[in-house]
Amino acid sequence: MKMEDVKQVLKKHDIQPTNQRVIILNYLMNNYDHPSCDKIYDELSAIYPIMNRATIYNSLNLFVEKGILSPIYLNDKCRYEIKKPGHGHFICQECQKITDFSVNLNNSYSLDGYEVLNTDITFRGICPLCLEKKKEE
Amino acid sequence: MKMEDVKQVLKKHDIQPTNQRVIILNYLMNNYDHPSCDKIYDELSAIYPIMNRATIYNSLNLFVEKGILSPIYLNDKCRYEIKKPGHGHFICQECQKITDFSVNLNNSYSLDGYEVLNTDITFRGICPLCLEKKKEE
DNA sequence: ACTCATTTTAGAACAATTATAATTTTATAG
DNA sequence: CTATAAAATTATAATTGTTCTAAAATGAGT
Repeated sequence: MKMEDVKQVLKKHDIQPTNQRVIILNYLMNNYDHPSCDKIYDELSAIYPIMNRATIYNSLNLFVEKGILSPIYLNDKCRYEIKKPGHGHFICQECQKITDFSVNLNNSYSLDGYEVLNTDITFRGICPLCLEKKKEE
Repeated sequence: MKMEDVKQVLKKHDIQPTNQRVIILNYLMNNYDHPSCDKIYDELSAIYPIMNRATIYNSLNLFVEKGILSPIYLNDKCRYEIKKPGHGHFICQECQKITDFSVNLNNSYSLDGYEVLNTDITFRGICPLCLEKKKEE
């Protein structure tokens, strides 16, 4: 995905495509790691010295509000991914790695009267790599 | 549930049933509100002056670790409930109220190699009360 | 180019949670 | 029933993720 395309995505969501926002969204569209604001800051500020923490927080909040990103709330810090339906997350308690897996909720779950805006299916446990490490000990 | 029963629950989970722990767990077993540490502190310290914030954090973390409680991670503070399977949460974006609803995940979700320790299904949106309020405006 | 609204920035402020070190409570052995 | 050691609680400081504030910079529309 080219920078010009990222701009189009921003415009389509009624967001002014400023330099910083394009850089941040571009990073997220090419990163499937569910990064935290911290990680985004570290990686981007190494490349673009003109990048402030507050700007990243502002942008991430805006993108979530406008429906481009989904936040993933953990015990410590929030992490982000491009919003797309049909998947859930496995979060490893040991290494904090987040893995996507496909899922479809066909049931309606009798939530009459509630306006459901997004759904979130999260499994927690230990990932294969960490299980292996534990065995070795 | 009597205090004596709460003690038994703690013992069954290999936790020393100290006064504070019994008081905290008793509170949670009679409260279906998914309270935050803050709320637990406010309510309990009004009744029992001998109640420290750190103690409540310590106890909640211990209870989660030992499998008595489930944490519910929100954007700001963590909230807690007695762990029991077969339900998900609806979280209202306006008033932050958490509502339980029953759910059963029968699929296995192809997570071979992962050790899944708990599952969490959360819907977010607007609850009926807040929808009503918004209409009035 | 000029004006006004919007963004970005640096830094302070804030709030939830954890760490520290001293004191108190609890469990255990004599 | 004491003496002793281990564990829990406490007050307080420290840490950390995030938001706020006010000033400077950028961008859009005339």
